[in-house]
Amino acid sequence: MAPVQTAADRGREVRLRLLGSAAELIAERGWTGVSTRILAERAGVAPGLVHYHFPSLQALLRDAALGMISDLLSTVESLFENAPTLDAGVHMMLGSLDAYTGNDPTSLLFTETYLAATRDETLRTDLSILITEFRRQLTQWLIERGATNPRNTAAVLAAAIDGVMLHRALDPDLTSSIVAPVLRQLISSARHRPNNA
Amino acid sequence: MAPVQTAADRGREVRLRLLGSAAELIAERGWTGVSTRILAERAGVAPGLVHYHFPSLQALLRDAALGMISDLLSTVESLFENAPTLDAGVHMMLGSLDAYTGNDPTSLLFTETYLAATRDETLRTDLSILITEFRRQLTQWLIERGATNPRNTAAVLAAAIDGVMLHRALDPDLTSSIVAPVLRQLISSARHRPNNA
DNA sequence: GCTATAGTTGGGCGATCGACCAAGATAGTC
DNA sequence: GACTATCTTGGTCGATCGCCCAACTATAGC
Repeated sequence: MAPVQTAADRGREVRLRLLGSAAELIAERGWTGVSTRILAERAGVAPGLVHYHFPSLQALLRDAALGMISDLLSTVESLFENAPTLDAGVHMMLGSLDAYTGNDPTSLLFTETYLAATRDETLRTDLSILITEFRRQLTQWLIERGATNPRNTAAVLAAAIDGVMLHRALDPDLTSSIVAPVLRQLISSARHRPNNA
Repeated sequence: MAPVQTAADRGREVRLRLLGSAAELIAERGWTGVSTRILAERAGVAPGLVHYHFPSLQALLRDAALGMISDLLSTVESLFENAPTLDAGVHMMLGSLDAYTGNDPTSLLFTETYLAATRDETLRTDLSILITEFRRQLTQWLIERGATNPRNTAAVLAAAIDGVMLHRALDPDLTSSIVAPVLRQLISSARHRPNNA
């Protein structure tokens, strides 16, 4: 017999619904454009539940954004970690990014969170930890495949990916088939040339 | 004798003060976090003036953001146009970007406008025109200095610069001394290698 | 059944929002 | 002075904001 849904189960589901709806709305309306009532309506719950399950709207938005970003970064990490060569890694990473048009919830949530972090110290600290860890993994991956200057290349590569996502919102033609060759040259040259910094 | 300030002169000054304050506040509070009253207070004018000089708050924010961006892009264009070589151009461009910490009004305004453009068709159209023109000039500059694959390189370069600005807000150590060598390799390799896409 | 505990409801608090407007102030024209 | 055009003021409108809470429901342990 199916397990009966307890009150605690329903509470957990409400929290998850609120977090998911918050991630959507941050992308749609901007970080400061999400209100408790609109959020509750999207999640299909009563308005009062927002401040029952979370200490504040800001805290809810933080949890929602950091959760999504953490998940996405883990996915991307596992993608390039399975790539045998530098070229294959870039190709795989960028190809997976083509799924994001720049106007999709994920891309926009990413950028909105970056901006919100400049106005929220708690968010800034937590987001820094996630990004630093991602760059560390990317650096390690570059080192294992013989790239020189891996730390700086990883930093610029991570920044370039975010920049491409941002620009793609305005220029949908900025697909991986355009970006990949350029970035591949960046990495390839890092491998073939000695450090020149 | 100094020219007496007419009513029209004062009106012009109020418009400029509102536009300047709007650019500041977009960076400080986010696009959707700027209100008519806060804006009027920052500009030192009565609240009612906002809707006298501009049809709506949105229109005011658009004008302010597009004006600032247009000015900045012109400045950057003139910078790299005077650079004789590819290396010198990247060095000059990135060096000038070090003035922006990523938490400064200009960088944040840029990104905020990108995001707002995904929610405002008028803004999206006008911003696209500015960005397209900038990329066209950058492409032309790359062509004149013998870079291969100049169009795609320009697109990625422009996106990478925005991405670096975004990341720098979280990681102030991401200075031009770190970014420049990596991007210079990108451009240099574009010059030395045949198209491999 | 009784009592904690957890979750939920809907409305209310003071504050702020974008937009609007009647009234007043100022400068230029006749 | 009379008239016009322009700008400015301070306040009001209905709507919405984040947050809070008394009342209510439903489950768990006894």
